[in-house]
Amino acid sequence: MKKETRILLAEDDKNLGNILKAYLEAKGYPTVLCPNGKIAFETFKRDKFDFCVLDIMMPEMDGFTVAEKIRKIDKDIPILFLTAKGMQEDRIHGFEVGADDYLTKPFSMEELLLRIKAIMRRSESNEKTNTKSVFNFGKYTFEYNRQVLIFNGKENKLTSKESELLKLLCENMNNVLDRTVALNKIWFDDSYFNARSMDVYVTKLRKYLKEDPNVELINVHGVGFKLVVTK
Amino acid sequence: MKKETRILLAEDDKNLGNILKAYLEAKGYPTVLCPNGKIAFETFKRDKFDFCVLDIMMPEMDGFTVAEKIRKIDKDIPILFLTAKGMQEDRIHGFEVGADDYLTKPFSMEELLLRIKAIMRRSESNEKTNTKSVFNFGKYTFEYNRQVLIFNGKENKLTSKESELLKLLCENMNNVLDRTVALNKIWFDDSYFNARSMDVYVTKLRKYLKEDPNVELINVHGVGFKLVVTK
DNA sequence: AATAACTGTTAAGAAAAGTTAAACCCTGTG
DNA sequence: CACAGGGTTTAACTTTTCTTAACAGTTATT
Repeated sequence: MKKETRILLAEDDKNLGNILKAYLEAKGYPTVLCPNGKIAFETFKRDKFDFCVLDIMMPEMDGFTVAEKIRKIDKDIPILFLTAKGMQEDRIHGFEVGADDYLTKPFSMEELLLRIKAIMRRSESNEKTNTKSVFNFGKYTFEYNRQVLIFNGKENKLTSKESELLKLLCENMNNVLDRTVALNKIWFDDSYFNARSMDVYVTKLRKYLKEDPNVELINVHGVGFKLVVTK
Repeated sequence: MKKETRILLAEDDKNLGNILKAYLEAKGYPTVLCPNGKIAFETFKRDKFDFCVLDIMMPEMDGFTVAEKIRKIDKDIPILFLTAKGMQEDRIHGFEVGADDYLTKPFSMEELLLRIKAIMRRSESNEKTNTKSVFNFGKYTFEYNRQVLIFNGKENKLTSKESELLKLLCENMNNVLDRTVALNKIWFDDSYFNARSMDVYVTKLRKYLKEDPNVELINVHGVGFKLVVTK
């Protein structure tokens, strides 16, 4: 069972605020909209939230001040600032009060959602800190968090499953990646169909990786797969 | 006793640079801030560092160039790039110098710290992975990692079990490989059927190895097998 | 020489993996 | 709300790998 993520949204622009609130709630995030910083902080104290989205320029109390006060109560809650474009200093000041991310107006709602998701992921499992995000092997460069595989300066978009699998293989480069381990980490369940699904992804990765003969994705029967890089 | 991680930080934005330096030092990482690439490289040559954080766009010398020069001196030191958002081609060409990670501005300091920790953890654990895996005997070359047996430049793919067995035989070249030892290492169980299975693999290996008369796989009755290489 | 344990070899059968394509399932869009 | 497109899973079929069986030949032992 996963717990709900409740969002505190502070935004004085009624129009934008309502749109964001509607969008976030449609995506499954109960959202409370506050028209200024002061009310936002009062609301924060009264209710329980899991995430804060704060506009910086607001009447009564600006976003930074709200963030500082919130930080004194909860020093772990993720805070994302909404900032007008072209305000570098905002960014710097924001880091000092412990911002987790920034979004410069104008932005798409989808982008906001992605950031929120990313931050939640990050903050709820500190196990993910193990992830190195750039791997160089053979003639390839793999950027895990952009999900691209680069060969000869040519970018190839990867899907998330492809990326997850390739990342695990890279982390175990020249060593066997155990089937079961991979299945549990990526599919959270070691079952027949997931195993077959993984085999499909192995085939896909092999197609991407066949440009460089020094890179091989070989099978170790009954055990798993190994990304072999020679030279 | 754990050794200190000293960070070389190259960032031309004084404001940002100082904040990062202050933050990193507060977190226990002595940091030297350099205002441009040229000074960064000079500093690197003079001092001893364990980690590099390089802004890409800097006066005098950009981050990529610094990284290249640093790589010539130390090819293992972790390098993390700071990049302004929306510079695609810089990314593409940048990671071929062997970067370990990158962060797109704006980023949170927490995130930077997490990445640094992750990379350090990784490079510590990743220093002991190399097992010798290429065996030359007679006219054969056996690459265990790739599971191939090469004769006359012709590659012959081996199965996992064939490779495991041949590896043990190679490691005991001209010495007897004990049946029981091999069975326990490869099949994890010394039983009748596994023993018979192993005999089947001995037959297979003999077929592969019959091209060179100086290589023989002989049986030592009741004890095991021996890979005999004359000359 | 007879017997029993051990080894050599080949083939059949079962399990795992390779591959391709269709089905399914979201999510964004009109 | 239907539709399209992309990503993922399921299905179907093929090939490879490993084990087991069957039978033949060897070696040690009495």
